[in-house]
Amino acid sequence: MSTLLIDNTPGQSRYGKLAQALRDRILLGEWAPGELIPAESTLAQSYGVALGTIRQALSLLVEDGVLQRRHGKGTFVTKGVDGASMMRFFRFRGLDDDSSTTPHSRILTSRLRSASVQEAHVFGLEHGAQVLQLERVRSLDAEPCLLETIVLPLPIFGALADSDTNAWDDLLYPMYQQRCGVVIQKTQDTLSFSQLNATQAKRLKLAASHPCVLVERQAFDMAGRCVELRTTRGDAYSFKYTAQVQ
Amino acid sequence: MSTLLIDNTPGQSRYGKLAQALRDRILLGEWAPGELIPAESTLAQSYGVALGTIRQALSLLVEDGVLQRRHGKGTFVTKGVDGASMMRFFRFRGLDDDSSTTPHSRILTSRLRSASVQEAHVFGLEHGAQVLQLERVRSLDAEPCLLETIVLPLPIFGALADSDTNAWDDLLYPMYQQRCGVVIQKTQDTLSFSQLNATQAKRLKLAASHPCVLVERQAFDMAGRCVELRTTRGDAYSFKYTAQVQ
DNA sequence: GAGTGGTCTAGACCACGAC
DNA sequence: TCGTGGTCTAGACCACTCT
Repeated sequence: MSTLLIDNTPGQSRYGKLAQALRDRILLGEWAPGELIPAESTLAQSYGVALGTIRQALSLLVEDGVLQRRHGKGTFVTKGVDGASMMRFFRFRGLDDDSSTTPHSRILTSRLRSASVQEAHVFGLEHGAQVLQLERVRSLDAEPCLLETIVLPLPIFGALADSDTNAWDDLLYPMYQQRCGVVIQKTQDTLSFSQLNATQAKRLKLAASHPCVLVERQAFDMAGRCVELRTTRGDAYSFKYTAQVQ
Repeated sequence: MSTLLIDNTPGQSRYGKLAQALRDRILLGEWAPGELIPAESTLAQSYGVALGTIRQALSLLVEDGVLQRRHGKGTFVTKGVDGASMMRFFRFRGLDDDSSTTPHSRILTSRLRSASVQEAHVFGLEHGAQVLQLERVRSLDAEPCLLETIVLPLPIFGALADSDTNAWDDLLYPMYQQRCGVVIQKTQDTLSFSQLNATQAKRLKLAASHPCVLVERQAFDMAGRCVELRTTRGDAYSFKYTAQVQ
């Protein structure tokens, strides 16, 4: 039982304020990712609102991906996206369609530097704040297939700056969660076309100026803050992506 | 007032069936695009359901983009059922972000031929059945930007085979609906990378072997049958597509 | 002021999942 | 069988738009 009451008519709808209140409680860690929150009827009673109102509030959070409903079981806090796999954009070398295979990761470089103006803006950092920049190559069957540059805001990912990159996992998002308490909740990928420069081509064992597909990703945590910028390059001839409408 | 009644519990929810019924009435042209449909209270009364139920039905259609609500004014049928514009995959020549601009279409060739094995299969046609193959170029500000090859199963699109291609509209899907009664309900686009051959390059005013993005589309009608195969080519350097996860 | 969609209530019953 | 979310009802009042 909480002390929260929802007054009725300042500027926002009641279910809007309820959604914000519940979002805050989730972000404060009252319920962990994957955990069950109280039943709708319980919430309605404890907030003193009708069932329909709390349902509208929960629907907002479900739309945002913060919550997931399961008929007959309850409402859960969303677990972070492990996947959002880059592999969904590519089909490498006549493999099985099993896109669930995770490419092996090798960190090439790791360094601290000052954030660019654009980075400071998207991360919401002060001018001149520090970021951690990583470069890594990802391989399938020992064949390099993706080249990635990853930029992380330092205050949040300080724990990673001091750790041994050789001990890092192939998947970063679960590692972010374990080591830094950061849950990646949404990603946005923008795809475009480019060509590899000499260094990039060498690392992917391709010719210089070879055509590539560029994936520019912004990853967001549960609070909706951008906490990772990632640029991925892969052979354009391996690019294959399917999009459905309706 | 219509004769439509919604029985209460076969296999689907009441609002689901209401949504389907309303969608059918829209697709049959009972209300034109941009037109106002009856008020929620009126619809609720004429279908004999509660207001909340009709609101759920309308919400489904709003999500689908079939309807648009405007507080204080009413509910409108969405204009410009262009549906799945190819332009969402490209950003041509530093234009305004207004991706709603429709490129002009010019039909280059139109001919009847026998369906390939693969085409017969996806269309569900007999071996050796006829298809209509079109080639067209699409332009923005008189600059060619997309080259398309379109294959249509003849029995359904017979009306188009005999008509003057110069009188065709820029948007095919509304025309399919008007002239052939075919409503495109779902599309699936597969993107990959390629290069233009000499003929294609000439039509797009680009150099031979210029890199291009290939969009292979299957379009499905309300019954879920594939009724169009379309291959679209556009300058790879104009390719830009954004995908979100959760 | 009249008509529209938006919010909210307090109930009822149904469908699903686990025990 | 019980607790969960999903559907549905019949009202009420509010906020927006037009005339």
